[in-house]
Amino acid sequence: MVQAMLQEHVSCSSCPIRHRAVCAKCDTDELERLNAIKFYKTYAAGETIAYQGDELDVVASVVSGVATLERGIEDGRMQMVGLLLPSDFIGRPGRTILNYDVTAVSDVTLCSFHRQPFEQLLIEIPHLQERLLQMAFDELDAAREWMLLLGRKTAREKIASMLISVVKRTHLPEGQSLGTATRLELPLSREAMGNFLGLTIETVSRQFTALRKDGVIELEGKRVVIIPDMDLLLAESGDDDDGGLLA
Amino acid sequence: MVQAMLQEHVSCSSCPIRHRAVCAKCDTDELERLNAIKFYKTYAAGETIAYQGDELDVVASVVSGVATLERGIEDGRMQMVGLLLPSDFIGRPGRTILNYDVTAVSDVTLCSFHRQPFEQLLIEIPHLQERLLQMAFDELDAAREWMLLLGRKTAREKIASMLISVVKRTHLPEGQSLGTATRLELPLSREAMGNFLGLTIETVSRQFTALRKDGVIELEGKRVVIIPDMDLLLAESGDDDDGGLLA
DNA sequence: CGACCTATTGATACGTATCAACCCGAGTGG
DNA sequence: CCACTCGGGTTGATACGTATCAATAGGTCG
Repeated sequence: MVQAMLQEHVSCSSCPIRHRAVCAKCDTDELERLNAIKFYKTYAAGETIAYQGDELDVVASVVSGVATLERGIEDGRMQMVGLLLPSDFIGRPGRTILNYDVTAVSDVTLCSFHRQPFEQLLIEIPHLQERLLQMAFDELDAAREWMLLLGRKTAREKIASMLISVVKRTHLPEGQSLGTATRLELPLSREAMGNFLGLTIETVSRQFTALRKDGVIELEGKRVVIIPDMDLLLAESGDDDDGGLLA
Repeated sequence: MVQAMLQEHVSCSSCPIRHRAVCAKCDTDELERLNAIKFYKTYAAGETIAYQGDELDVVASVVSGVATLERGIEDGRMQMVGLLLPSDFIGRPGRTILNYDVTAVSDVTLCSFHRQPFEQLLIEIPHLQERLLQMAFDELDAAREWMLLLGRKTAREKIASMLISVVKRTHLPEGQSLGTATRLELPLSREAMGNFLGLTIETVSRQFTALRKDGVIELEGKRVVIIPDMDLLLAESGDDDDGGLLA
């Protein structure tokens, strides 16, 4: 197990997630108060950040990297219930017991706060609570979209939906890539994708090759996917329009 | 389609959901401000409260009855994504477009607010926003538990989990019924249960008879379930302990 | 009484899980 | 340097669970 490491403070104003994280609505003064209690922590790829059942006395924003929330049952079955990308929030005010494992999928940097002072600021800084409320509702919408996928979509639709979701969350901020081919690096292993989609690793693998054989995607190695025609992929997702945001 | 009806105002202090709804943390003064803008609306069983894609200019608390949130895709597949019992909240601040159908399963009474004045109060009354934040996180936890059910549980486990969840949400407020048999009235039709669990109506039916033949439950008519031994049912749910809350 | 809706039950098809073999690239150690 | 191992991924054969299609039963309402 790799040790968590502490990092030097970084100015909030130059923070890459400044405008999307829980602090997005804060003004300069408010930011300064958050800055006073924040501390960075990094985790290596594969490291477990916290376990199901742990008592957590910190909350945090993901600054860089990818982490997952997974819930498991004794016989080994696992279901991913959250995919955390930069700006996503870990933990919830008011509850200290964690309901799921939090795992660093790539190297991860967290901007952390001890629970008690953070909850104090939540009361004193309405902007902070407003943003957290927005983010909670966004996650709830994503979770519900995900429920539709888990409950009603076929394996092929699940894979297509996941690819679209990754494209939306990683490529949209920049420019639209409609018409032109999209190149995509998957942040997850086949196993993690299986846990994400409620499938086995073998089924995930088979669907990838099926989609490749049908010309919907191309594969470069195991982690890179090229989407020649986005509309083709959309048609495979089971979603009528662009309703699907996922995580 | 039955028409929605308006009801006379009722005092908040005698409201049955006073201490669990979004207003739970409000003091008398704050309650009065909410009271000034609230209005009741009732819907008959089976009536659709709002459709996927609608622009909603109200938010509301469920006062009595049961409603569902369902998301559908064009070919007819439906997935329930929320089960609304008294005190649950409908709508979200900041978004006006509805992502799912809201349907009254039984006769339903809503305590409604127009969006604009409600959002104003949300800013002016921290207690209101704090409670809404709590509720959003609770729903998020429930949605994630539900994702585990949808993605990884067998049909039998799904049925058992659902029954446990209904017991917890309807019987727990009163007294513990451990050891003694629990009698339970299902709020949902077989079809609604199917949409809840990501199953077909036939599979739901078969699992009910299977659980009955195995002595885990008894059936009285189609809507009443008797659970002679709660632990027996728990053992069928796939959850190790009591981790499952669902909606 | 017949029409209709919900639920049950049966026969069968199909999709995904399971079990197993194999491949490949990266470390590791002799 | 090469044999070995190990983890992640692919592919194949088969089993099993749930969906699908179809027929029937019971209840309610006109």
